[in-house]
Amino acid sequence: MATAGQIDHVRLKRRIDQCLTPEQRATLDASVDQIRELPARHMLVRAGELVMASTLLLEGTICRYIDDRNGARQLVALHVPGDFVDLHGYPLKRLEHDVMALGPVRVAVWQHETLHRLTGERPDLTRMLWYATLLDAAMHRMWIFRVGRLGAEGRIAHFVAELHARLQAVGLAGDGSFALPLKQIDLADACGLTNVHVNRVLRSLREQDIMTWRSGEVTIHDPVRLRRIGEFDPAYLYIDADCPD
Amino acid sequence: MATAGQIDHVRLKRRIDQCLTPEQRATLDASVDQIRELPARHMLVRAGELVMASTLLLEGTICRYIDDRNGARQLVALHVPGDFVDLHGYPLKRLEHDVMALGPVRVAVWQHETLHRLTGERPDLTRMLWYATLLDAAMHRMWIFRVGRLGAEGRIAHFVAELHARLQAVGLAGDGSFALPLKQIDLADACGLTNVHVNRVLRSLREQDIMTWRSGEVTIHDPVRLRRIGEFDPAYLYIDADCPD
DNA sequence: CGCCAATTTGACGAACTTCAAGGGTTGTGG
DNA sequence: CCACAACCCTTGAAGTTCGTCAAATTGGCG
Repeated sequence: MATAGQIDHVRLKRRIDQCLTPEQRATLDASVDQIRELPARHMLVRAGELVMASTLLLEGTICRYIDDRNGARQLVALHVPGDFVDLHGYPLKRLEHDVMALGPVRVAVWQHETLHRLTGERPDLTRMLWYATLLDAAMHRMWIFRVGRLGAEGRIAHFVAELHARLQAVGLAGDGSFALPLKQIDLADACGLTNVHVNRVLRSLREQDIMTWRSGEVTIHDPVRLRRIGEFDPAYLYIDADCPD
Repeated sequence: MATAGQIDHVRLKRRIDQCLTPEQRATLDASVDQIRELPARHMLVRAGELVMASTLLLEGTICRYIDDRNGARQLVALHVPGDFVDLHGYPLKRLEHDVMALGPVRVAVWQHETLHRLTGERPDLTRMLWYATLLDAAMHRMWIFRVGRLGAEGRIAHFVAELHARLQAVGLAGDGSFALPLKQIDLADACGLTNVHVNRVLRSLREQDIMTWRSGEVTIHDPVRLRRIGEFDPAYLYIDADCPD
């Protein structure tokens, strides 16, 4: 079993840390089974297979996606450091979609039997883990809205605004600029567009001096217009919200 | 407090019943605080407000939605009898979207303090409730796929196939025909389309002898083609899946 | 009947995809 | 260090899908 020290507290600000007491945090950390490094494109979960462990993302980017019959891909979630990944797999046992590392990643791993012991003993921690999965569900809902009701420009603006807010919340983005290691085609897969059209929209946003996207490095020039175009309101991220009891 | 008998066991097949022991089921039923009947268009939850209770839908249809700046609506979930509604509101405390009854509904209500007592005492029931919310999340993910990667015909076919499978699972749909009390505009709001285009697609599906949609009464003439057009695979509904431990 | 909401149809335009080709960047092996 | 390949980004032209606007028709209900 890994020691608590293996989760680097200096660099990692966990998404739900604000909700954990020091004791809860220590208990969670102490129960980590393993720290793993995985290469780019590594598949963490394949649809339909039994999931035996859940992870916390420490470094890198992980995505979840569903492919259609012709191989066109739809991302349904994107995880950044500090996110619990796959906690869904614990109660569900099997997932109906694939989970893949976009670049090289470092993760903390909890075996499900460990989680089962933990949730059997600690109702408070169970509610926190539950809460973490519900944050994902809230993001899912906004993604439905994004692809269902926004045009291409709005979808991209909303996506970038979301990732900016989430990375800021864990200390990985400054005010104007941050790393988002995705290809344009990944952005297209996230927004329900083609890579060709994404490219055109990015050019337009650049020419309007709203934002610049260059090989995974994003610079927001005009956050106000970006949020307006994307109709972005960060409330659904629950970043400064009340915690569960 | 309501008695267990108030939840009509003859007519209601709950979505997660297969996963509950008789004792668990009785415990849940016994802790119901109230049974309520609500009129059509009643708002169960408004975005941003404190949620104090969660419900199980006994009769009727409930939807969740997010409106854009111009009032265009995107449904992000649709609940049928047997679904827990709003369980998300228990750990989250506030929701970021609205929840509304589409027609008149009957619901069982648990106050959050009741749920808190229950989840404090019964890790097994907590995991079941958690599981129920993760079924919602899995549906959310498929809705992202649906609006992100399918054309209008595919979206509608997928939506109808999903509702058919879910209503069948709780005994509310036969093989070919079932009630789905939505207007065409609700279907449009669910699929990220306009009501005009939905109308055209429904006509096309009717003319192809695939399905008929008439004022909330759906008849599926060719389930095989319907599923193929919608690329529908019911695995994500977890209808006969393993239950959490 | 007469009213109101929902559905239906047509014409037109905008948004996005598809297909095709060229240019840039990065990594790799000689 | 250069050459080459693979991948990604960029741009153009043409076609399809879907939205918008407007109007007619249907159906339920007092």
